Formats: sequence, C-alpha cells, structure tokens
Amino acid sequence: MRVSRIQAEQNRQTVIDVASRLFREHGFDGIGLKDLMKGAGLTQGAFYKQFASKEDLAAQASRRAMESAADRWTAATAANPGDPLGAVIEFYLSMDHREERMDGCPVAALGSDAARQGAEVKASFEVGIKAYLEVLGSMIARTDSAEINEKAMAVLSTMVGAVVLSRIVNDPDLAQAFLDAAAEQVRDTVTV
Amino acid sequence: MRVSRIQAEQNRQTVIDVASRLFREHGFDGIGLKDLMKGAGLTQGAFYKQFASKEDLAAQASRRAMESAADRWTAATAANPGDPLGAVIEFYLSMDHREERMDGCPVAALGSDAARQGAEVKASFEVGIKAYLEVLGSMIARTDSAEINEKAMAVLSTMVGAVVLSRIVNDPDLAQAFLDAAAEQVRDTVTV
DNA sequence: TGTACATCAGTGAACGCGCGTTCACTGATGTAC
DNA sequence: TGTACATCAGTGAACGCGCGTTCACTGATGTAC
Repeated sequence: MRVSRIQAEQNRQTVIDVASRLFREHGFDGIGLKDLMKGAGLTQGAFYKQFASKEDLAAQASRRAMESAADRWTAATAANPGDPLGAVIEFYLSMDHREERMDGCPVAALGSDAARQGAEVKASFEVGIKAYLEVLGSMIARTDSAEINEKAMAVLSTMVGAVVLSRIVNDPDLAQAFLDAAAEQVRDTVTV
Repeated sequence: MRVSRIQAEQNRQTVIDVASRLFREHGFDGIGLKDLMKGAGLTQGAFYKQFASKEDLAAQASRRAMESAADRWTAATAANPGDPLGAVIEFYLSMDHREERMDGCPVAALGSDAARQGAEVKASFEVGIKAYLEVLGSMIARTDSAEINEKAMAVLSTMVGAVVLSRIVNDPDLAQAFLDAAAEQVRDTVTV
C-alpha cells in the first residue's frame, strides 16, 4: 500500500542506516537485500523503489557510515579540548573498537572490500577520509601545512592498519599490542 | 580418471596457489569454486577430493599467500643489506603494489575480509604477520627488545593502513601521498 | 616380470538454496475540480 | 470542504543465475600375487 512521502523518505533513511551497519558487520557481499530490508522493517520488493541497485545502496551506506564515523571524531575532540588526540585514540585504538565492527570505523571494517568496489563507493570513502584528515590535521603541532597533511596521513594509516591487524589475529595479547604500539607512535608523531 | 599421487599433489598445490591469488584479487566471497578450479585446469567436482570446504581452502590459500609475501620481504632485505628497509619500502609502499592486489600483501588485500573469517583463516594470517614483524624487528635500531617489537608493530600498521587507504581513494595524488607519508614515517621510526 | 583387481583423482551433472532483480497487484496518499 | 481519480511506496511471488556441496561414474594408477 502507498505510504506518505515523509514516511517513504524516513524508510529510505532507515534502510541506509541499517545497511551502513550491516555492511560493516558482514561485508558488502556478506549480507543480502532481503536481510537489509528486513532490518529496516520492510520487504525486499520495496528496495528498487528507493535504490537503483545494491551498489547504489553500498555507495550511500558507505557515505553515511563515514559521516557518522567522522562525526564521532569531531564530537570526541570537541568534548575533550585539552587532549583531543587522546580522546580519539581512546576509542579508535581500543579493544572495544576492535570488537565492534558494526558501529566502528568503516575504513577498518570495509577497507579491503571497498578497494574492490566501483568509483562511487570509493568516492564515499574518500570524502570521509578527508574529514578524518582534517580532524587530525587540526591536532598536529604547527609546522608548514604540507607537513601537517603528511603527518595526518601517516597517523591515519597507522590507526587504520593497527585496527585491521588487531582484528585479524586470534591472539588477544597481540591484538592489544598492535593497538598500544599504534597509540604510542601516533602520540609521538602528533606531539613532536 | 585417476591420476598419479604425485600429479594429484601437484594439482592440490596449484589450486592453493591459484586461490591465494584469486582470493586476493576478488575477496573470499568474490570468487567461486568453479572459477578457482578452472584456474588450476580442473573441474569443480574434484575440489572435495582435496579440500574439506571452501573455508578450508581459504585458510590454506591465506597461509600460502602470507608465506610468499613474507618471502618477498626476506628476499628484498637479503638483496639489499645496506638498506633493507629501503628495499621493503620501495615495493610495499609503491603505486605498483597499490595496483597489484593479486600478487601483493594479503593483509592489505584481504584484511577486512579476514577479520570476518573463522579462526583457521585468522591463524594463517597471524603466522605471516609474525614473520613480517621479525623482518621488521631485525631492521630496527637496537634498543631493548620490547621497544623493537613495539616499533615493528607500529611500522607494520602504518604500511598496511597506507596501502589500504591508497587503494580506497579515487584520487591518484592522494593515493600517492598516503604511500609517501607512510614511507617517511616508517623511516623515522626505524632509524631514530 | 606379468596379470588381475582394488583404489581413488577427476568428471560432469545434479542438488537445494539464496542471490539481485523484476513485476503484477494493492490500497492509502496526493491532487484536481 | 468534499468527491473522484491518478499516483506510487510497499507487498509478495517469480525470474534466471551462480553458489557450495554431493554423487554416480570413469579409467588410469597402485597393489597383491
């Protein structure tokens, strides 16, 4: 049956939100449209009234996921102006983050998958990555802006890589060690 | 028809080799048994004479991929004893590596996917990661061994993250910048 | 060494299943008068 | 404001397809004598 335009738009947003979480949990190929729609309280038939294809949803869900992840960084730094980097490290390089793919960083959760997707999905990630870099850049001790950008990129690489590595290994001590080593390195890079 | 034991074992090895490349290219979910077997010159029916399941092959192919990747590190450092780190950086943090998923580092190519796999696949990665860390540890300026381990983990995190990030973004300049920033950071960490 | 037979790697078809996508239909919403 | 009708978001079944896995069969290999 038909539904109000407002309700339809709400449903669309819910699908994107659900997909942004379930893609992170299961990968783009690991979850089907039926389950994505069920997660939004709809049936799969409605999908193509709102999205052109699964890849279209993947691009929009990736954008949404990166937005909420970048917002989390901004919120953490705003709530902790004395030590913004410490606030980011505390949640990003934590075992909690390692174990919560669904609500964590999309780059860590879907990085290898995203590299195999089309240009639109990659563009969604690219926007979010630039947002990350801006937050990081604002924390880095003042030098010339080229060096700030370079340091921000190195720091982001270290953080992403550490979470990916910590999630791959079975040994929880090794997983923790990757996060700790990255935190140490990131602090050095930003403060020096 | 039956085939000699030697031939059968060769075929098994070929399947593992092919899978180690095709999984890196397409992801564990992105390639089917039919195509994997075809790549080894066999039909899919033969698969279950050699492997218990697709996940069993995934674990063995991951081990093989990590072995050949770690061998590449060892070979590069052996061939360049004056600057072993430079040799590793030269191929790992290069645009060539960014563009060659199939023969490149399995952690960068499959990291996010591996985090969703079972303990056996993760164990395969874990062995290879420890091999990476040993190569890196041997390059790091002498301090106490705890610090060497920590630095090796930070360096590996930075290198993996940089390749993942450089593969996600569409902008080739940004991709190159991630690799360059990581190379700079890695050199600083190892030499200081 | 030669012969008879058991073994089993590989073939190719089939299994049930879930995938992404399409479609006829429903009925409340939105619009025109 | 009330009525008649067009619109279209959502339903649920169907489409063709490829997936991982199973299986009866083949025929060269390996083994026993």
